Amino acid sequence: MTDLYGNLSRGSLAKKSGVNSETVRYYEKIELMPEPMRSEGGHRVYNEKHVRRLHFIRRSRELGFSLKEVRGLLDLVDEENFTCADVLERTSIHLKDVRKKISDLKKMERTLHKMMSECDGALRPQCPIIDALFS
Amino acid sequence: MTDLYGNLSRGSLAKKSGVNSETVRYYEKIELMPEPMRSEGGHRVYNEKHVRRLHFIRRSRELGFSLKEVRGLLDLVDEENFTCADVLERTSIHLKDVRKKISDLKKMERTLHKMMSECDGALRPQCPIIDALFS
DNA sequence: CCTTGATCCTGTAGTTACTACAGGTTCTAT
DNA sequence: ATAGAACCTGTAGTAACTACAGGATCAAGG
Repeated sequence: MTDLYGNLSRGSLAKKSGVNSETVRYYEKIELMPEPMRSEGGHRVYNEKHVRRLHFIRRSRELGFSLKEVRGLLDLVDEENFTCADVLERTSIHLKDVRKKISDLKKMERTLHKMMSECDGALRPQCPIIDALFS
Repeated sequence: MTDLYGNLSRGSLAKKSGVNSETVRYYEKIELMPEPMRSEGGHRVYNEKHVRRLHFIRRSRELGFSLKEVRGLLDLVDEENFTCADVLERTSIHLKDVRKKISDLKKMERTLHKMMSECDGALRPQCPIIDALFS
């Protein structure tokens, strides 16, 4: 549904923003997305503002921000009294988080790789990987 | 509780294996850990076998294996008819997974870093990071 | 105008891997 | 004997969705 005024159904909004349509409903429930207008029959009717906001959420999620963080960012934007410094700080905290995750995963990677290199993949029930996990 | 036969209470087992004591109960519920003996009063009584198994689980979790994967590995071990090749394959699948996560996070890291470098952290409500998230 | 199939509505349950109670019992040490 | 730590059970909460069931509405074709 996309009429000449640019009104969108939930499905259309979802598709346009690259988000699952059930997720749209979920974001409304947790008050991340505002309640939209309704059609006579009770169907949600969205507009370009919703598209913009939902897109923002998707992009933020793709960059690893939690919904709580996204909410924080959106609050800043909504209140219109934010500064670049605010945003920079939040982003920098998140980046630190991402880097921590990378380093944790790299540690796992190294260990797994090492364990694998000690295993010859033979067909007997004695495996250095299992041994390593037990010790 | 650690008597002269090496019997352990849930708390002692937890401490010895580096796992939260509630988690021990959880693992039992999902049948990752076997039901232990009970004392007269109904308290769980563990032994060295439990310590070994729980330790295996913890190590596997630290290496990023899901509980489902851990269950798979433990099944192999329990059945005693596994081969090194089995284990190697599972580990290699998991390693691939870990590497995918790393590369996803690195992508996030680059984007976040780039966005931040375009933001001067000024004290005005106009931020290239926010702009980037909206576009 | 009528029908049909797609989409929508609501509320709820399931997913992962735990963690944290509440309200009561047992254990251990003094 | 008693105090307080640790245990018992079952249940609810966390994050971020996703997937129904059972019914209503919408849009398009005839």
